Amino acid sequence: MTEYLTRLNPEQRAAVEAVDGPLLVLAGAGTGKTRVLTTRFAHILMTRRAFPNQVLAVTFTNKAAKEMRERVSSILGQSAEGLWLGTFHALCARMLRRNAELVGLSSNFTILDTDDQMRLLKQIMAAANIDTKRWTPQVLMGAIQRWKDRGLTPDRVTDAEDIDFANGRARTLYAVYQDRLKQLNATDFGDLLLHVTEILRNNPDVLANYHRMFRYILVDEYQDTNTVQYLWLRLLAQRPDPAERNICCVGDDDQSIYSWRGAEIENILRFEKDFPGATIVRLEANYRSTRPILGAASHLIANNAGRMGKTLRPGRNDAEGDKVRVVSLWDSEEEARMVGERIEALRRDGHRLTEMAILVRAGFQTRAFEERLITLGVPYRVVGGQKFYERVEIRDAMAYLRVLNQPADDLAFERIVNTPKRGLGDTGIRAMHDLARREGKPLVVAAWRMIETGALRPKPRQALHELLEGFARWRAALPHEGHVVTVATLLDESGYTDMWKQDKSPEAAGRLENLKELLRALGEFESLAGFLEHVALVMENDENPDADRVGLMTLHAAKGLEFDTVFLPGWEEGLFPHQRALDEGGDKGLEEERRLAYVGITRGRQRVIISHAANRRIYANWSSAVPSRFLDELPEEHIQRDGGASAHRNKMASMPSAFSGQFPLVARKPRVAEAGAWEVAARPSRSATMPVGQRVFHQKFGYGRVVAAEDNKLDVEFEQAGRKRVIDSFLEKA
DNA sequence: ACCGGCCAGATTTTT
DNA sequence: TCTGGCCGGT
Repeated sequence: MTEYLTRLNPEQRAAVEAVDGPLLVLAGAGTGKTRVLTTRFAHILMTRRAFPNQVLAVTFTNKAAKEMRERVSSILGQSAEGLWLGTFHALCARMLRRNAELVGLSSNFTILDTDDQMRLLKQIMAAANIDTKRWTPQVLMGAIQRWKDRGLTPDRVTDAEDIDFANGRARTLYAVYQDRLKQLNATDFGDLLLHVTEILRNNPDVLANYHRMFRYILVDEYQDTNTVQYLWLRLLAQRPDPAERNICCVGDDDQSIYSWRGAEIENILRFEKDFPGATIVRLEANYRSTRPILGAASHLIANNAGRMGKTLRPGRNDAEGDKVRVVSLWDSEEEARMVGERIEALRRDGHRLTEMAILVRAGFQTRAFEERLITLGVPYRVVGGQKFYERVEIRDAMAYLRVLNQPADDLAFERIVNTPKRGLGDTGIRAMHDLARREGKPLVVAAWRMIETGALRPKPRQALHELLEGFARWRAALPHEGHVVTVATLLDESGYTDMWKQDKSPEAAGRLENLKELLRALGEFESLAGFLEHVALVMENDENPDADRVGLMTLHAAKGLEFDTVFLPGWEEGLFPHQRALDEGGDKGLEEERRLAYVGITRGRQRVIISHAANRRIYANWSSAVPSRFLDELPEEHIQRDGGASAHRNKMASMPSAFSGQFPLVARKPRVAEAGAWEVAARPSRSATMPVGQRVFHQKFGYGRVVAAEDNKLDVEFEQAGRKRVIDSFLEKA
């Protein structure tokens, strides 16, 4: 029965078996954190300490939640449905739906996306006559988010926490924003946590109920919790009997990389004070990486102050391996070439592409690698980037669904009222707004009123009337026709699909495809409301993860993942550590960048290849770059430094001393130098192998036809992606 | 209501 | 260099 325990090492086992009382598990990278968490969950159930619904298990990502769910159910040998297992946001949404009325919402409230939040805030600022040039909505949005991250409702924001905005009106605007959300029966992301925390604070009976319910609490990635999340956890964990405060937090202070999103590394550093008598278990045996990789990572992170302290040691007998390579290159193009070559070489040796990843500091860096991989014909996958549910057509369709689900959803209604065009412009919508505000009614009600009173010209009036009647009809059809059929009808009858059918742009076909995909996804849910909730909280759709592709992503996106081979390009001052992190965060910022570097290195199992380029194009012009200080913080014994491809040795020799391989002589400048003196040889122009009219294929843009050619640059009209200018070598004849 | 031109801004973004 | 947001003209 306790067979699952024998698969653990002593420290892991200690973490699993210390079930009673508060426990902090400091889990270094690759030390079996997830295994401990899931085994502990299962252990609690197997030893009958609690029923499945009496355990609260919290993660940050949907992915982590899914993984935990799968692993728990595999240990238990049964499905893990109905558990309180999920992301902070998903769990809070669930709690809030149970008690929405306590914060003035009804349980079918809408969760707004950032787009909606922004529009709402702009409206509020416009109504308050604020000069949005001088005081941007982005800044206010940021402040509101930070306040919410810290558990501050408008009345709790003190002078010290106020920002300089619109002559001290930020707090008032925040209050107005919250009122509007309430009127709209909507919340933003931050509200999910904020409202629930507020409910738990103000309603002892509700809190007591949860105290009775949740006998055990498990928290993943504790180092990333922000203040509201911390407050929420603490409220739930502080059960009346101190002996029953069974909260287990797992985390790694060295992997805290989200302070800019409100994460408080203090939460983990302070755990023992918050929960007196807490046990602390350190997981330090790393089963993932080779000795040199661990040595490099440990040596680097040792430069940070204020750590909980923890040393990774190889947990495998076969931990010997290649040294971590540091490659110096001439420019970012050569860097991309080097990475491409190594990927090809590994591939020839039988390594799978899914076991390789290129981890960059900033999104724009992916482009150079994408282009290179396309020329080489190496399949890749960009993790992150634009998400399915962020596309216009999906957002529009979702807005229709939201209105169907909740007529009072003004933001959604406003989005679709003139999409497709119904002849309602700014003026019409403003009139509708004014009327709605005067009467304190939702926009839909105002819209009906305007039709009745004849305040509109005949054309918009008729179109609007049709739309509103449509909604009444679709809503009536919903119960007996089912949500999938009803939504399909809605998209047709509202004219939305027609709008794209008549659109001659090359993207239109793809958009219609996406709408079909949306319907398919909708079919997987039992109800419209369930689907809307899912989309609001999840926002992802993973396409065939089986395909063998190189991963291309930011360091942030790579957290929690691991690969045999990891490329870490762009280790240059100003880029990594990023200049802005240094400017805004000072030493704290630098330390977080260093943790990011630590996260990057520890993603690798067998091979880590770090690189930096002496020249990098930033926007328009080339500028020279100083190697990152992190390169100097790597231990020589585990590092092998080398130049780029041999073909470039000559160039290397003529480089300034900043680039002589060890670069100790150059004083480091705080900023990337603006020099840009070196000309880079132009790519040799090819003969016109792709004549105008040639049908071509591009890995990223798909099929298209060449419409113009100039040297090796071709203008191609792509069927899906539209007209693009591309280099001929990125194309294949089709 | 819609289109084209001009200007600022261009890290990271689990939900 | 490329993009998105805003303004002014049709």
